[in-house]
Amino acid sequence: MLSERRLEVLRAIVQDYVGTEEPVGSKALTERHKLGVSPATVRNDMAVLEEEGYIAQPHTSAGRIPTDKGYRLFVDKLAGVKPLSTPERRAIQNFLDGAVDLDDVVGRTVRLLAQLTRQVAVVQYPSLTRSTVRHVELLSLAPARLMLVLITDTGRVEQRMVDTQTPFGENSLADLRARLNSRVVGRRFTDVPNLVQDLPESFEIDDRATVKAVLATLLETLAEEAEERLMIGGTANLTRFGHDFPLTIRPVLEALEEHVVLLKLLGEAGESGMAVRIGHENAYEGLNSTSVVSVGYGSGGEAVAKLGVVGPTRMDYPGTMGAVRAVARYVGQILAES
Amino acid sequence: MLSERRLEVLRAIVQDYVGTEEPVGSKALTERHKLGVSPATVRNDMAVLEEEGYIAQPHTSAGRIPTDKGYRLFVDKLAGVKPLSTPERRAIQNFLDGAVDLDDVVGRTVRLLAQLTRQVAVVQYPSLTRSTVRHVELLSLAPARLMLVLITDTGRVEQRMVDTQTPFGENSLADLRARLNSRVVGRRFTDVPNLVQDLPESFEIDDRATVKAVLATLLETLAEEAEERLMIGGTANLTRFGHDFPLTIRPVLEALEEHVVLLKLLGEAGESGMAVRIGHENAYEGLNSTSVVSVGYGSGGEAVAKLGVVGPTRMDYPGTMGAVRAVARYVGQILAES
DNA sequence: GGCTGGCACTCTGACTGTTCGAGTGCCAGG
DNA sequence: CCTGGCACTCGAACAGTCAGAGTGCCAGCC
Repeated sequence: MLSERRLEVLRAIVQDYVGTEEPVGSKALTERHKLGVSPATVRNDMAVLEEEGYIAQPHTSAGRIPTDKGYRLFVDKLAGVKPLSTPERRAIQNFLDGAVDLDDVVGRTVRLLAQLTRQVAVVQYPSLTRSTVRHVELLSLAPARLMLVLITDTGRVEQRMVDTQTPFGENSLADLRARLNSRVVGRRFTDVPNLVQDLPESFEIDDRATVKAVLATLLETLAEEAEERLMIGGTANLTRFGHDFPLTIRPVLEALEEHVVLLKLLGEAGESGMAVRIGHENAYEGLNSTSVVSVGYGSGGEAVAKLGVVGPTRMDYPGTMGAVRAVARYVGQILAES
Repeated sequence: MLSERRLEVLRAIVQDYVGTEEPVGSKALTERHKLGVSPATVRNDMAVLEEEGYIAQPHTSAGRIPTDKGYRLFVDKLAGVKPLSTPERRAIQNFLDGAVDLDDVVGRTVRLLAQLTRQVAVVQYPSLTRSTVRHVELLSLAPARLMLVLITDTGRVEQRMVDTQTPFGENSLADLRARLNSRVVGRRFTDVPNLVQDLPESFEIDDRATVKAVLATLLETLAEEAEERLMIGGTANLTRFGHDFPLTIRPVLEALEEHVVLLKLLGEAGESGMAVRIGHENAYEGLNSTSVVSVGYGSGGEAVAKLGVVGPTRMDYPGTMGAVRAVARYVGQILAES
């Protein structure tokens, strides 16, 4: 176990490096932080920290920079979550309150998060699989063509065409609409398949094929939408990433376009609380020099989706975590209200 | 007017510079192109071209590079549109054919365009203002809460909540739904306001407030959606932009997040045919070192939206224009089919 | 008149050598 | 166990040099 002072030295190194972007030396450390010891002592401590793998030298006779392991220790033991200031909170609330629909909520959230953290923000749309059904609507667009519209409790709307073999009367349609809704409204998506299984049997023989087609489309929509959607913002902040630009930034941009990768990444962030993945802890190679801070958000006590930011490993963890947490809370509130 | 040969020299300069990304000198030109004259002659021609403002030297004793004006001449007079190869066409069609809904069409299009041109692709969602109404649906979610769903002929769906003062019976709802649809289905969005103006009067006094609220929301949806949506892809291609990276790329990333700016940019591209905006021709400052190639696409003969790519002024114009045009055509087809 | 080869000139980029300063590791003494 | 001192190392910055590419111009040639 590292002594108290050595942890303090590590904390100071992380803070200074995050601030200056430059390797930090023993002398500068003692000047900027009241460690109460001389540079020489700090040097000894640094030697130990380096041996343990918490910090590293880019080259001999340069200052030290934290390693991924160092950041990890910093995040776990040394840093708290920095709460936002009251004006900041108020600004968040005002900004989010103006949203008119779900797209707008997500859009505003992503911009807000990007601006607040000055990093790349990623917001997952509230997931269909965990949501409940608010309403299912069936419309007859043409004699043998129906439109199925699915509305979720988070305000999301999905629609699909259903082409039928035979025409389907308005009465049958109203009947199906009513029965379908009575079974699934308020239920979770995952429960829907079981709930509608026996529905075709209660219809006239002639209509069964159509009913089955509608149900199939409904279930298909659920399945397809299990691949969830994302919104991304603040990519311009990537330019503040580092000096060795093109090499660092390219894989990150690529990763950001691979929504599947990002979703997996967000998904890994455990169910409860905030997750911080530092550098090589990210399974996806392109993000090995970035950190991802993510957290779930939701309308009730339960998380329906995740959001987070992607930034350089050299980031202000307490501030970022504070912003991410605060935004997630407010978005949850907004969703609950609507 | 420039002589035939000087135009040829300009063409050669553009082609070489696009290929190599390096200023091109007189000697290299004569070696790579069969101009039939000596480097000295080419030098004289280059001096003229420079005087006229078509090419420039980054610094004395370097080769020449085309100016925006030079590219403009190249695009207008010297370059054709390079058609895609048959396999490429087939690939486009196959890729787009797999799309399941409008989001998917747009998503696939943007990826396709980015991949084909190796640049940043921008695709506008089919516009509501030019579309027609396929259906308007009204659902009662709670006693004093309705949901309005608008479905367009391009497959787009928008929904809004309508909170009403007084409860609204199922009969009245069905009545309103029927009358509303009979008036607006198949009509253009811009015509809707006039078509529904007198609708409230034909309802019971008690229901008029609600009807008005519904109509207001409907019109509001149209107005709001006049600010249209975009999808963007291929931002990783920005890394191939140039050497002086951070400076060039930052404003471009910022511009790409400003959807309003992009929409305006696409909008400027005249109604008919393909538009190419080169460097400073772009009104938006951040894109002064990029070119935008855009074209309208649509299901019928009429364009319902635009798509295009953003790339360095030093781009392969014939190839890019070919790809953009081809993709626009196929997307139009797909939309017409669905 | 227009094209060409030759020539002198200029400028950049790469390379080298040097210096300066920051930072380290180690050691002896408190 | 901490501290001051010291020798050492290494990289960043700077200046100087050099080669190469490219130009502009001029006189001669077709």
